[in-house]
Amino acid sequence: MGGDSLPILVGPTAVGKTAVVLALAAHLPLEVISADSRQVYRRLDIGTAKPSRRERQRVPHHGLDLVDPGERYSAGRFAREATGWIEEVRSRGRLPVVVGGTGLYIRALADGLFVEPPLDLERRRSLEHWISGLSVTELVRWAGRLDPGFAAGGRQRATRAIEVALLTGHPLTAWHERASGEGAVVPWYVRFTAPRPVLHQRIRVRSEEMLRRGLVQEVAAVLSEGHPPDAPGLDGVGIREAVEYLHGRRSLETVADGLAASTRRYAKRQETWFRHQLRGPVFTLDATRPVEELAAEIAAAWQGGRPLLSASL
RNA sequence: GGCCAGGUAGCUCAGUUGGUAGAGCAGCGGACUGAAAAUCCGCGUGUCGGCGGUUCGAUUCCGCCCCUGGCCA
Repeated sequence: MGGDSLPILVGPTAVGKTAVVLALAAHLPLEVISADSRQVYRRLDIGTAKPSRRERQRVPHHGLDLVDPGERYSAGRFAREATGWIEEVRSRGRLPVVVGGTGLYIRALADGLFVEPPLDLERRRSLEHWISGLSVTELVRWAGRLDPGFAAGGRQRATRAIEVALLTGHPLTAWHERASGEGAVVPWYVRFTAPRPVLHQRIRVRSEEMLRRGLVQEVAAVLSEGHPPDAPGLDGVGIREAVEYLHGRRSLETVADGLAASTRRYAKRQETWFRHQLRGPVFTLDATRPVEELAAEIAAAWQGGRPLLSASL
């Protein structure tokens, strides 16, 4: 079972995960398993900060460009597919390294989700239609009635609680209690963090760069394929702002600031998740240190039996 | 130089008929089981531009000064 262990590199957006992984590839024969809920969308490359073609040539990546912007991906699907990629990489004698910022996807892989029974598509559709006509207040009240354990959340989480309760016959929290809590892999977490001002600075620089490289044009191209503005792939940090601009609801001058601001808020949520939600040994590293140094330290720790330098921070 | 309008939270502003003040945004903390870059919850002390005066008490009224913008010279 210990042989199932693998490194999982996490940290907020723009903290510098990609650079460290590329450096780490000089020490270990690795392939990246991307745990990123937005980089799965094809043709949204700038807006999701995908690694470049060149970077992907140097280090093979799995988990990118899986679906069209109109399709919905999911944490469960990620866990299943990632398990496959991991086995495949191992079968070639190489080391899979999970890298990403989507906490739920990592949890799905490392801790497992409850096993959801197949849901009737027809019933799901009609329920979704019914739900779309209700206010958030009504949804939350309904979710609380169907699932006494339903604690917090707005439209999205209330909707999920209602769907599960109605379509499976059991409340979501009951499923959670019954779940095995076993994931497909044994995680060895490497968590990158950086002082907030540094992170904010990196986000500012990267936001401007994304616009310079044509974020707005990229989003316009995807919209021109006929996707609605609320298509799954378009519901992301920065992309939203571009959509707003393209629909005349925002001026071009405010796109850069809006993009940076929502990225900051996102990075903050990620920091909170990784600070509290990881279950397993966590090796915390200050991402402001030199990339080579970080890579060497991670490689040494991995090869030396992964001392559990579980830090505070 | 004169007149007018302003100077209140990091930003934009509200307000106090005199009892030391609060919204939005930003920021910070937290939650998180198949839409998660989502979806939610919580957090507001700041010489109320400065110095004097009136007053039991001034951010509020009065005077002077400083700064910003506009108009007139």
